Order: sequence, then structure tokens, then C-alpha cells
Amino acid sequence: MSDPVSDARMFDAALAVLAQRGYAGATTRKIAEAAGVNEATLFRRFGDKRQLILAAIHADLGQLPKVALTSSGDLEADLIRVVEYYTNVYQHRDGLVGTLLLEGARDPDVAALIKEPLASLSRLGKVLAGYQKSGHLVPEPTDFAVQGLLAPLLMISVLRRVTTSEIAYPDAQTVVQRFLGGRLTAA
Amino acid sequence: MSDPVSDARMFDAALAVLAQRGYAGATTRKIAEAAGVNEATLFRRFGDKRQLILAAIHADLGQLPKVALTSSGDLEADLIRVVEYYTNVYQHRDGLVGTLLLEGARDPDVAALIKEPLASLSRLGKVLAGYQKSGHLVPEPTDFAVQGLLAPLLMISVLRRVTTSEIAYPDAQTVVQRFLGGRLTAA
DNA sequence: GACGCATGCAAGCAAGTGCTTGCATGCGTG
DNA sequence: CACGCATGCAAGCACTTGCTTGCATGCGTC
Repeated sequence: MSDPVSDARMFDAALAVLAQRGYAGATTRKIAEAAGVNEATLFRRFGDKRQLILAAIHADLGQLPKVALTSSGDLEADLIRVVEYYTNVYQHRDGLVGTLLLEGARDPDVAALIKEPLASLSRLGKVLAGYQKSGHLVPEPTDFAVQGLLAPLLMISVLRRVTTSEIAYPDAQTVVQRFLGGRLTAA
Repeated sequence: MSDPVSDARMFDAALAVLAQRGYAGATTRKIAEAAGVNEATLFRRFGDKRQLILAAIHADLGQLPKVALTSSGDLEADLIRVVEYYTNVYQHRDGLVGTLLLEGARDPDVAALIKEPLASLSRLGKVLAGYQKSGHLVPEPTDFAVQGLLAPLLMISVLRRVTTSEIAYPDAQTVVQRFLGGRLTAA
């Protein structure tokens, strides 16, 4: 009966259920059902729930294109690329980022998995610092700059899920404009 | 044996465990233990787990001082008051806000409980709109303005818990300065 | 065609969890 | 003192959940 099941199908299901119901709520039975797979198959393949979920997260995060965190010299273009990237991250699995951030605070393994994506934040900081040094951006602590650029996106992604009214992600252009307002040097 | 137990003690315990482990992880046994109370007492008093937790959240959120969301005419002073308030909210029970936002996305009752605090955001929007109209602030969609002011705090509160390095909340003065940079009219 | 292998299926087990209950105990109030 | 009342305690029940296992089945490979 039935073809061999792809890992991807189970990962998809696992992440969908995880994002929607959290780690504890993501029961192996629900994941199996969502994947259209027998529960036993999950265990035979991944050993236990934790490894399944960790593998799913790992595969998913690894699939994210590496951020184009380069200084091309064109400040605005660089920022737009970054904002588009993060908007994508928030959208690509609805609510997953929030869940991972929360769950990461409780589970060291999850924390380890999201470590690299988080590290990209400080890489972004360095890019911004470069533009500060070159005089394109007003100087400020790089943490502040990073927050100024990305925090609104995070806030939107969180609020979207708890409020009834539909909140849309603004386009990258707009986000960057807001960020640059007051930060451009009077060059 | 033992004096009557105050609701507050159970609420404290419930919220502490809730913030740390989420709704599913906040078992009645753990809450009882944290409160130094017998599990049966929880049920006798509150009926079931859900009502206990909802009552705890309600009592706690109700205890938050009403935001001083008034336009005094002194823009900077108003903003500082607001930022201090929200910094407080994030700090006052470590991680609770994040948990509630996440849990609120899954549980309509929790969503209902945090509705009022969330509504204060749109009230803040109106205050800011007032300052835009009076020419103190550059015009922009009020949602953007609210996010510009508070999103960094939210991001910090989230990142604090997943990163090993200690991230401190900036003081209100700093937050407001960052917000005002680029938003003050050239009056 | 025979074999191996991944899967489905169904039953089930052990642990955890929400919740109940009967009983004893101690405190305050009349 | 007597009574009521809130609590502690311990046992336990029903259900969920992670995980296992034995068996049948179908697919690809040799």
C-alpha cells in the first residue's frame, strides 16, 4: 500500500500544525493526519516527536534563501532587499516565526535552531554600520537601526494573528522609506 | 490546617507558570505547587483550569494602570509616558505578553481578554494623529506611527528571551528620541 | 516469481493531566 | 464549646498522548 512518503510532506504538515497550535498542541496524531500518513510512519522515520519537529524546522529554515546581506553601495536597494526577505520569512509559514521565537524561549533545542537566523540580524547590523560610517546613514547604535527597520514587521506579524481586522504587510518600499526618514544624512 | 488562600497567590503562580511554559504546559499540578496550595483547592475555587487562568489574566491586566493616553500638548512628555507604560507592561511579568499574544491567536477567550490592552494601541494612534494635525509630527498613517514608537519594544521583549546575551530595555527618553528623529516638523 | 522494504492498520501500553471525591484537620464565629 | 468552612491529603478515574508492536499489503529489484 502507498508509495514511500517524502520527508517534505511530513515536514510541511509538522510545521503547519506547529505554527497553528504550538509544540505541545502539535500532537503526532494531528501531524500524521495532516500529512495523510500513518502515525507509526512518523516514529519509524524520525524516532520521536522532537526529532521530527526539529528536522522539519531545520529543513525549512535551511531552505530560506541566504539573505542578500551585502553592501552594494546602493543603500535603498540593499534595504529593500532585506525588508523583502524578512517580510517573506514572516509570511512564508503563517505564524511560524512567532511560535518559534516563543517556543525557543522554552526549548533549548529550538533556540539552537533559530540561532542562525537570529545571527543574521547582527550581520544586518554590520551592513547598516557600514552605511553609517560611509556617511549615508545617521549614526546610532546598530541595534537601534536594526530594530527601526525590522521591528514594525515583527509587530505586524504578531498583531495580524490576534486581531480580527486584517492587517496587511506594507510593501518593502514603504517600510524602507519610513526607516530612512530622519536617518538620511543631509548629503 | 492552613489559612484561607488568597486568590492573588494562585493568580501569581498561574501567570508565572503560564508565562514560562505556555497554556498547555501550565499544568494544574505545577500551578498548585508554585502557589504552595493543594491542587484540589484550585478546582474548588475556580471550577476548571481555563477559568483559573482567565481570571488570573483578567486580574493582572486589570491591575495595569490605565494608560495616560492624553494629549497634554507637550508631545515629548506624552510619548515618554506612553513608552514608560509599555516598557512596564513588557517587563512586569517576564514573557507574559509574548505568551498571551501567541496564545491569543489560538484561544478566543484569551484573545478577548487582551482585546482591551490592544485597543489602547488605536487610542495611541489617535493621540499621535492629533499631534500630526497640529503640525508637531510629520503626517503618516497612524498605524505606522504607533509601530514606529512601540515595535522596537516588542522586538526587544521577544529577543530578550531567545538570545543568551542580555538585552536591556532602553530608557523611554531614548526610545522617544529615536521615534521623533525624522518625524518632527521643522517648526 | 521471490525477496526486501516502506507503509498502513489496529491494538495497546505507560505516563501525564484535568478533575473529582471522601475524609481529616484546623481556624474563626456564634 | 459547637458549628461551618476552607483547606490538605490521597486515591483514583477518564482521557489524551507519545510511542511500540505484530501483521498484512503493495511496490520495486534481482
